[in-house]
Amino acid sequence: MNSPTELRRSAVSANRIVALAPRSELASVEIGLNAAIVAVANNEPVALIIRGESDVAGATDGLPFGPFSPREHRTFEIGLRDWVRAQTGVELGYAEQLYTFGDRGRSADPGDVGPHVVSIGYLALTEANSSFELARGSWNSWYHYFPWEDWRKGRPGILEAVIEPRLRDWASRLAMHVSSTQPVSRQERVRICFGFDGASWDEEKVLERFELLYEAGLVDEAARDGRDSAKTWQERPQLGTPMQFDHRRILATAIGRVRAKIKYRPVIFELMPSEFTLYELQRTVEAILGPHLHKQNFRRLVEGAGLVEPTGEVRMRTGGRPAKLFRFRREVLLERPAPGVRVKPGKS
Amino acid sequence: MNSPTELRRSAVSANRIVALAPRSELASVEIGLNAAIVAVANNEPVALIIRGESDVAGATDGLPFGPFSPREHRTFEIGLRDWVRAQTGVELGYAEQLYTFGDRGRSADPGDVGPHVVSIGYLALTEANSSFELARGSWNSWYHYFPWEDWRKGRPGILEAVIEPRLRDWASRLAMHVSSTQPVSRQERVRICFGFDGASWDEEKVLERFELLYEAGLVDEAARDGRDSAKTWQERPQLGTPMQFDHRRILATAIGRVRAKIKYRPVIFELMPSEFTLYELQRTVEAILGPHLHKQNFRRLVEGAGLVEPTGEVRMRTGGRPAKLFRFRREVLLERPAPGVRVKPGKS
DNA sequence: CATCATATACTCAATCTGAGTATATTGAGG
DNA sequence: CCTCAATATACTCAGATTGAGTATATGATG
Repeated sequence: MNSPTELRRSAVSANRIVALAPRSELASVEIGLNAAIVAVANNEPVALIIRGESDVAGATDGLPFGPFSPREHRTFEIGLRDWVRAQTGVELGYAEQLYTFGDRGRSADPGDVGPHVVSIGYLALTEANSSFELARGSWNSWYHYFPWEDWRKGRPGILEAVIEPRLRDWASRLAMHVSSTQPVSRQERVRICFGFDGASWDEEKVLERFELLYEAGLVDEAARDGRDSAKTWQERPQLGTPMQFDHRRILATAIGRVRAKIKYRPVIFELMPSEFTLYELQRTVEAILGPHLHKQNFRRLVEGAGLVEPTGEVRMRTGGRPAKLFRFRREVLLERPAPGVRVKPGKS
Repeated sequence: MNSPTELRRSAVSANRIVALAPRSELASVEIGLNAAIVAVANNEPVALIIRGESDVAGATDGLPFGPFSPREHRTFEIGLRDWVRAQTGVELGYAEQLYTFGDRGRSADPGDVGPHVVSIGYLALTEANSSFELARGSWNSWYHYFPWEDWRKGRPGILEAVIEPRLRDWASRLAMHVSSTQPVSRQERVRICFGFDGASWDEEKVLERFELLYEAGLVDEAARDGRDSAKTWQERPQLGTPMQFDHRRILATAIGRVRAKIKYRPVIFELMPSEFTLYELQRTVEAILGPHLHKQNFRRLVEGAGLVEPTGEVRMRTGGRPAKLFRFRREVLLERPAPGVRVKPGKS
């Protein structure tokens, strides 16, 4: 595909159609698939990152990207699995569609002549160890891109030190701005998203938080995209590593989705080896969700829900009493309508 | 993806990456938007349906459809609101992206040479009475298309009379078929999806049920698309009214999404007038979800969660004691991370 | 063998939930 | 005006679930 010639051709053809068509006719666009491929390695949640050329703002990291060609693949998912395998060597297990991103840039520019690329984001989960020899790309911790999401060692310092003062500043600049499309004030949005002033931290609001930082001009992507809010900062702290295009937004969507999903679907086991101890399971859940869980209750919950069954074996050398090994109990899918790890944060 | 420059870069860089992948064609496709516009009128959940020319199989009903032109609209949602207003006169309130449907074969034409159309499904909610003079289209009960989903008068007879025997027949034809992509037998899938043999009915599995009926060749769309399974039936009962293209699948997705969503987001109020009694609220929830709810507990739940507040007025002529009027309490959005109508089925 | 570290088991109060019964207010019919 | 039917609203209570402990089991270490 895609010799440069062909690409030009397709761009030209897109243009032609657009030029001939009256307003409001179907315009041809190109479809790309982006995959947020997630695993947990050594209790660290990671995503498969491709390092490309640095963009205008110096961002080099991106998500795997591939084209979708309806001639070649019957469905998006088949296409996705195909080029992910070809590009990186990773065989995807679970995959689900996340969201289709099609904004014509956040800086609407009428002079835009290139072909429009719509990208369909996918979330894929895979077991870490099975795919460590990558043909291309590397596994990077996702907290690298979202340091404020990592609550495993308590509330991240960056929240208090950087994010809170900046966002409060930004919010106060337009304190009373309440429009009909945005019925909540900036202050309230900031409070809810980031759990300031005693509001609770909702680990699922990953995208909302990222978009708020973007709006406030606090992430590098905002400056790159020429958002006005980004210009108002004298010196802007780097909040997480930026990514190319809107890939960080896609990754944020993916993280939010996994965090929500493990609570009502047993997708956590896609990230685990076939046999594991309950504590390993807990650590994996914690890697995804952030906060610590109450160990005894976690065990009660997981066993009580019939999500796992003991294999009969034990794991020695745990540093203490040996731990029973468990496996995912598939039958749970046939028993409960929404089996998942319904965890509540706790201590220890 | 932002300035035109960057956008061009995006295509080029995509091309570079893809050059490493196996050959395929980056074909241009066209993007359409489909909207499942949902309201509740007289305790009946309805969707806005456009009646078009009858297709190969005689289906005339379809969802509103409009093209997406990146030149004209900055985002999908802006485009959607625009042409929905133009086509039908309806002003959309809440709208969210559902899913992007791109399977080849959507067009139901095997020798398909035209441009491939990818359609992005949207769910929109609106208050019924505000939009009853439609420029085009009509409000049809969604149970018209999915009669087996309507549990408001108990278990729908069609399940026992038609669906259960047919699906059991279909499942037994390939009883032991368990592939790696489909780790559950047909029998088990049928049992879980439709709640046979004492399995519970999960009202959210609307799409799964529809797809199972499609696979089994029991809905008209399957015959139209030339599925083999559809040919095995001597006479095929009509299970619900068919729709054009894959619109019934999109509608099924929408119904499943609303049913799930009202449990953790207060979207139910998008369907209500600004003032209502608690019983009216309950009837609306029941219209969406199906089963009856326990009245006293529903009240306790909704009030206890702070979702509503009394206006101080009452509604007379309820047929009994006057009912207090309530309104949605917006502040709940600022208080709870996931405010919704967390209903449990019950009696009375 | 004592001690540490971890795994696993059990306990208990507070809360939530399902399912009632009881009471309040209207309109309709005599 | 009184009674009754119909609906709205209030209160009760037992059982399940949850949050947060304490207690015990068992291998590793020196």
